[in-house]
Amino acid sequence: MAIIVDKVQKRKDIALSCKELFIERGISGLTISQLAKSAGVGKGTMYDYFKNKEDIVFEIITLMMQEHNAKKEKKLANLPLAKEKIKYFFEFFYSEEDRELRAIYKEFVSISLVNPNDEMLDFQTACFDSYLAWFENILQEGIDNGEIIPEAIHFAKGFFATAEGIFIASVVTKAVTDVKKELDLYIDTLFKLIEVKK
Amino acid sequence: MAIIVDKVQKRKDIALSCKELFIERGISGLTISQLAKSAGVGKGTMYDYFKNKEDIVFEIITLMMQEHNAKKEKKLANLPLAKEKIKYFFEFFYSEEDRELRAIYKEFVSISLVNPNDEMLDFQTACFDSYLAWFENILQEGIDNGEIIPEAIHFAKGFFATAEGIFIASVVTKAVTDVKKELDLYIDTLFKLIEVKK
DNA sequence: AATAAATGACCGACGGTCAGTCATATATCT
DNA sequence: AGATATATGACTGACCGTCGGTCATTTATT
Repeated sequence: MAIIVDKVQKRKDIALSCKELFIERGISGLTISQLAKSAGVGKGTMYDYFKNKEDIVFEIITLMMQEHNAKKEKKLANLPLAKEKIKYFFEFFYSEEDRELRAIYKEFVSISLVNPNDEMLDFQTACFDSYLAWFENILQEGIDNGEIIPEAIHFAKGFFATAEGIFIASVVTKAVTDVKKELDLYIDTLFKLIEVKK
Repeated sequence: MAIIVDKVQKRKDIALSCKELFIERGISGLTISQLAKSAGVGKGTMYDYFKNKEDIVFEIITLMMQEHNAKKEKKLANLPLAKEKIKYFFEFFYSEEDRELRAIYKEFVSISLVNPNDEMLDFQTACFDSYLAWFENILQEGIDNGEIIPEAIHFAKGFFATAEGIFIASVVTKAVTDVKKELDLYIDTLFKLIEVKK
């Protein structure tokens, strides 16, 4: 036969070696040739592993999100209160630690808005469903603990949507400069209403 | 000497004559040459009135939003309850009537996410500030009327962000298919908490 | 020899520019 | 007043450079 490379692994390797460039310059500021050079392969090779430039971003966000979710899930288990868990979840949208992931995420949302690609849609759907399940679990636990009222379960979708909306606003407007402050205000106000009085 | 055209008006005319094409095919499915042909002018002329393709979308969204806001503002005044006003406002995100505006808006958000252009940022900021003021007025009126509790004022930013977040999710995932249902559930649940019991 | 992998020259399409053309308002002359 | 010249903004499409994407060829391995 001939050399057999692990196509899946090589796709990951190439994507990750382009990560920094994407964070620095964004998808529209990069050419396939530059990315290929940065990855140390020929331009044609890029097309053996990716459909197009967007597909590279897709691989990067997939890998980073997997890692990010695993880390979050672990730490979430150690927080006792629903309110704390939700605030911890929202750190994604402003923490220094996740700045690079946000930069890629922003590009990916932009691509998804304009390019209704099935694979990306499925990925976004899986992410959304998974986060929704997290919120439902967090809220249900809080309800079972007697921390918050049963109606609070209906806010599960709203939480993620609100945070995403404020994040988008922080990128496309000058009206939201302190994402943490906005999210904290929102959570604090809402929890005053859904917390069980003791 | 020479003919003097109203540059501002012609910019509007050209942009509007491209509107249908943008709604049908989206920015990435169009070339400047196609747009120029559709507008009945030469390619070079397009660059006399627009910086690039994105700038055409910017002009279209500006014009459509102006009209849309004027219409909304008028009708909002006739609704008595804060809850009704907010639901009416949210119709933008799902009504058949605003489908075309949403299509352009989606393109514009995508552009704004990736292309931090000052003019667009200012426009988005003005929109956001204006909507925020609307929500604050609606809520303040509701508070003054005794319809809702004073703490509700803190949700002003949250309302817009939530609706935007759910809209984005409806575009980039399969997880949100009925935007109206989601928004209604959110508003109804929240209003049960902020409505003054009689 | 057979086969998989890698490559970069090549192609077509597109965004953006610019030298040249056109149309008309104004100035000048008879 | 009418004819003619001229100045200039509006407009154009051929042209250029760049980039995404392809494919014939080369290289590496068994």
